[in-house]
Amino acid sequence: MAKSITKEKRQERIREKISINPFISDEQLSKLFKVSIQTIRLDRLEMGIPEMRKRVIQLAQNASSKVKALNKNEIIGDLIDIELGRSGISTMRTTKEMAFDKNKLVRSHYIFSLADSLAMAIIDADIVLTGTARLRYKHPVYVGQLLIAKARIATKKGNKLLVSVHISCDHVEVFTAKIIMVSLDGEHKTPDFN
Amino acid sequence: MAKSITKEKRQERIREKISINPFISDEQLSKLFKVSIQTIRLDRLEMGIPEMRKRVIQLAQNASSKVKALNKNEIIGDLIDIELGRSGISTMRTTKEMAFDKNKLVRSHYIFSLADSLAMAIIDADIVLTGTARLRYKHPVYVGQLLIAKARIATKKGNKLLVSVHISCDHVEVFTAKIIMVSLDGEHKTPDFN
DNA sequence: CACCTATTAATGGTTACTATTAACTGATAG
DNA sequence: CTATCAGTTAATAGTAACCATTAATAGGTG
Repeated sequence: MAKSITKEKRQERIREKISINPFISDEQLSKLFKVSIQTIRLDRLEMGIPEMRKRVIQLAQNASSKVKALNKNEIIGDLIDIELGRSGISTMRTTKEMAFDKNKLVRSHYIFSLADSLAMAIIDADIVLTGTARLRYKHPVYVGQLLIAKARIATKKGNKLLVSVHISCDHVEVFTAKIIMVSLDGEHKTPDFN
Repeated sequence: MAKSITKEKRQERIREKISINPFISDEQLSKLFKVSIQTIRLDRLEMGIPEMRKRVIQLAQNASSKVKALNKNEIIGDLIDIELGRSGISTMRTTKEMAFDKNKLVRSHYIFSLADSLAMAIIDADIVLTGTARLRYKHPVYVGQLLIAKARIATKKGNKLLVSVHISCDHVEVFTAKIIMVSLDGEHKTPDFN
């Protein structure tokens, strides 16, 4: 059997090739592996890999839906309970996109985002800006963990509101924040930051 | 002229349709606008819009490159100067993806991300975690503005470092932060948060 | 040698086009 | 009233990149 490689190995390598470059056509693959185009097609059939065009369409589709989802994310995390003007609860499942590749530690600004978004969400005003904040990262968060954020408006003074946010994970508090938000309702659109 | 619509208007609407749903074929368009498929093709030709397959390929390609770019973003913003263990400067051009749709105000956590990433970057340690932070948003930031962040390590105490970050935009300070970072070098991998 | 797997070939059909030439239709200008 | 022109449609030929089916062939094994 002086044949270059076995069917099995070829199929493995075809799968690899396609995952790296989904735009490759059967013809290109056939040249690459020095087999006929029919063999490539049989291989794809056996492996249940769709033709190039369909692969590309799939790619484009879930890519565009991802972009939309990203834009939609005005509120980071999922609001699960809200009492407008008082308090709210939201959750977020941490994903590998939020973490450092090497140690799977969720990057701190994603945690802040969850807190900040929730704080904004519970305030009953057209425009809300973050003024100042005190953050406390108490424990590291890893990929895959579910974060639960609870926020409560503590005090109000004019257009300034103090919101306290607590984020926990498996009943352990991993983050707390006190955020002063500035609301800009209707008439005076120029922010007052003093 | 009892004709439904003019050529010009049809072309406008074709352009719209395609931008909303790039996966639409000429045949579907021809049915939608009740003209022949040839007319649609002439229209595309005149407007320089490529055929559906090429549109989809383009979509898939720049979508996949975007995903890669997003993953690459371990450091948010562009590091332009760094003196490891002392200070650093980075910049970030704010984009519409970072802002609220309605008022073009850049969301606060993007600004924090810039500060936090820079603070991490200048610390000379394997693992760096954010401990506590005080943030001060001094002026709102709008889409398209270029932010310049400057960070400096102020004090060191054991594995804790105080980093101060100042972000400005058109020579106006828009944000300041004092961040206490915790470094975990080599031996003791369990974070010490006390 | 018969058999079997893997491979290749052959044929016909599909979608979604490009490119070109030609015919048609309705309105306008001379 | 007819020639002309824009806009539209039709017709034809060709392309890439496939699917689906049947058949032939090549190589190795029991």
